Amino acid sequence: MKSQSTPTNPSPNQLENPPLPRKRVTLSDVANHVGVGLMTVSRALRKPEMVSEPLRGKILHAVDELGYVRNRVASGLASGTAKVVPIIIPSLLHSVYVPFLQGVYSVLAQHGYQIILGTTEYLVSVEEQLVEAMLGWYPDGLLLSGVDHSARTVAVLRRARIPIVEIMDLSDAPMDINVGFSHYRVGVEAAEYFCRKGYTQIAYAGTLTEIDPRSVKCIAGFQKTLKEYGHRSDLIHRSNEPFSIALGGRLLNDLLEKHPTIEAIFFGNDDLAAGALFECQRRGIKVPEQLAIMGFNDQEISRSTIPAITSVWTPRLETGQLAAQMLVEELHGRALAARRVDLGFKIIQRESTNRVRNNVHFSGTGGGTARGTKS
Amino acid sequence: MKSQSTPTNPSPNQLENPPLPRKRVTLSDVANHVGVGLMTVSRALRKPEMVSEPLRGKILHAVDELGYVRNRVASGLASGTAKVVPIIIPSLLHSVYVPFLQGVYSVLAQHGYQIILGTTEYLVSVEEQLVEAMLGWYPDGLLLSGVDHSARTVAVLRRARIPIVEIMDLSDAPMDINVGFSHYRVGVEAAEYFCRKGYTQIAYAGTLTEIDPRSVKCIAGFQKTLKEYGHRSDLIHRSNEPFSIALGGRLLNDLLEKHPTIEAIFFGNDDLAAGALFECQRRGIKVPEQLAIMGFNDQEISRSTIPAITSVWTPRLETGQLAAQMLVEELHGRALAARRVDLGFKIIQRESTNRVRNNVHFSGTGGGTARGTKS
DNA sequence: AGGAGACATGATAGCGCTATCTTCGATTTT
DNA sequence: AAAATCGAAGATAGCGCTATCATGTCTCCT
Repeated sequence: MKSQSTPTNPSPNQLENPPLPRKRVTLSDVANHVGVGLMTVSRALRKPEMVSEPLRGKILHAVDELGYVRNRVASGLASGTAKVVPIIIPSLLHSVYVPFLQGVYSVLAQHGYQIILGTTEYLVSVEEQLVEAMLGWYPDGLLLSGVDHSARTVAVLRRARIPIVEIMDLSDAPMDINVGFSHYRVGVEAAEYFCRKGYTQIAYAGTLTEIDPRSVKCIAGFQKTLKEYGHRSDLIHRSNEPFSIALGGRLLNDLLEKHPTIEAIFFGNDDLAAGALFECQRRGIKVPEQLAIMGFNDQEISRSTIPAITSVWTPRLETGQLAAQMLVEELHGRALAARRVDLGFKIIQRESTNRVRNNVHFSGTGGGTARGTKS
Repeated sequence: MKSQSTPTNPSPNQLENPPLPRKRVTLSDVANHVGVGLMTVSRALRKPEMVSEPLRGKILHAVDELGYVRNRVASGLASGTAKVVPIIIPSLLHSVYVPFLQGVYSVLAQHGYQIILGTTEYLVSVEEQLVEAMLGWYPDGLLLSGVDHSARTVAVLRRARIPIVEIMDLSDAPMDINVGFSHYRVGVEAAEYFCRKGYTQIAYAGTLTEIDPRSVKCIAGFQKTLKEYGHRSDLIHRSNEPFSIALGGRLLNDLLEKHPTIEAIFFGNDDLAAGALFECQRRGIKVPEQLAIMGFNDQEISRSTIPAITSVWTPRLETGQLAAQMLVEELHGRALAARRVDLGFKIIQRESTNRVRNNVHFSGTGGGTARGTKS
């Protein structure tokens, strides 16, 4: 505090800070620029009708001019909700899960929610971590795949006191909201389908059957039904490689090698079924005359092969959309008609299971069983 | 302020709030519970080595007991970064873009970043909105698809002063970091491939060719090369429907109807190529003897059909991973060896373009040109 | 023994916004 | 014309955390 404003110093750099390290533009920057209080700016942006016309115009103009972007983090803190919804799916590598994501995204994005993505790679431990991490965003709701979670996950979610939506599979005792279809019933109806057609040597071939609870349930329904019909139910072939067309061919070969008398195979996914079909073509096995093939998920490939492959259509996109819609309703405080919705599935019959030669109708013409129970 | 604490009121409901609406557990709840300052708890969670062993133990225990979850929103506000990285892709409906997302997700998740997802549906206007909305998270970086953006998008991004990564296509003048491969070169090399094999009636069939700048560039390279070889370059067939196997068949039919002399077709995606192949089988057109077919993106289906389809392998997963890795490096302040990386592509020759009967080698055996320029 | 560090912990000031309450003037009512 | 009413704008207090500085030990060295 001694030498007062040393005038000996000749540097006139009072204006040497033109390249000022431009900071973030904040609400009050805009407010100052227009000459109003910052609340007015905040209102003009969120509830325009509460601000007089002329002011609003000036404010919006200033926002544009200064390039102001509302800080959603600060906004989230202040308002207690960041409008964030996590969605946790098993994997992005398997195309089957993407439509769920797409459905959820399309609806939530429209309502201004930000989705944050997590994949478990089928590991409950990862799911557990993800859930905890995502709860740190203090999300408005949370979407989970499947209905089988670790006790800790369930406990943590309950404590969060937010709407939880379990999608894909159905549970008898859902945590909260539940949308999807019963994988167990798929197994049952696939088996019934073959049984009714008179097949007796009926097999299942799939992947990740150990770690994916949905496969487990599907197989359970499949086996139970075969037993009820008095057929053998041990023709279950598993692999732990990821789904792929090529794998379908290998599964087929393995299965036929061990059990050459097999008449019909239900595959855990359409790509497997298609791979098996291609392999049949290579080996000269006639489909459906010598072997019937059914896929799962009704992906486009099953519609396009020659012969086209019978498959189980599943409401993937629809599940995602409805789940998101229900969540939005709930968040807006509107009562839900049902908290558990069975969107059903449908067996789409095509040539690959039509013993009697009949190479007609491509798209979902027939024989399917529709389900749509709501509870 | 008149009647002081009306003792006439007999209601003894001083304790009527036992079902207290449990609030969020905060840092200071934990701190109070342990009997320390809240900074100590904050440190114990983020920089454990700065807190003494015994205290740390007690704190972690209390965290667990109370079910404390760090509020990332508050944390983000206070620290100025929420560890968030948006990624904007064209669409989730088309499976081609998912591997990019998967690559990015896997790397960023590992580094504790939260990705937030946006899809443009090929509309620059949507991209513009998305970018602005996402900037509201004050992200650490931002990943964009393609290199063609509106002027406003570019301006807004520049002002954000964060690392931007453009993926998929390459630009001569990237905004910042750029990883991918040249779609123009794909067009060039696909055309060269056919020309060298002696084809002269060479067509292109694709989708979204108007609105997807990558298709546009690919076609440009394709046409230019055909012209250089002295062949006609007007056999370009477009559709605006989304990619699908079925569409491939229709494109094929349209093309053959107008130009029955076509010898070779380059399809904008593998599913189209597969659909065309299936249609050829239906119509009795022999592939490759009567018609050569090449796909794009080397998806699994092209490996599995009979004959297998020649396709252009593209580094989708790799691009996503590298882009994310480079972003992480940049964010950690480490210098990048290159800010623009060409990951190349590769023509995988299979039977669908082998005029001389030769049904051998499945996976990437031959003829391909590898590229890997880095700049 | 005395002071410089080194280390562990606490106190405090925001980050940028929204909820809420207050103020102020203009309009309406009788 | 005075009181009641209403709409528009401002002032203020946090939201839950982190950065930073201040404090208070406990060594370690000369």
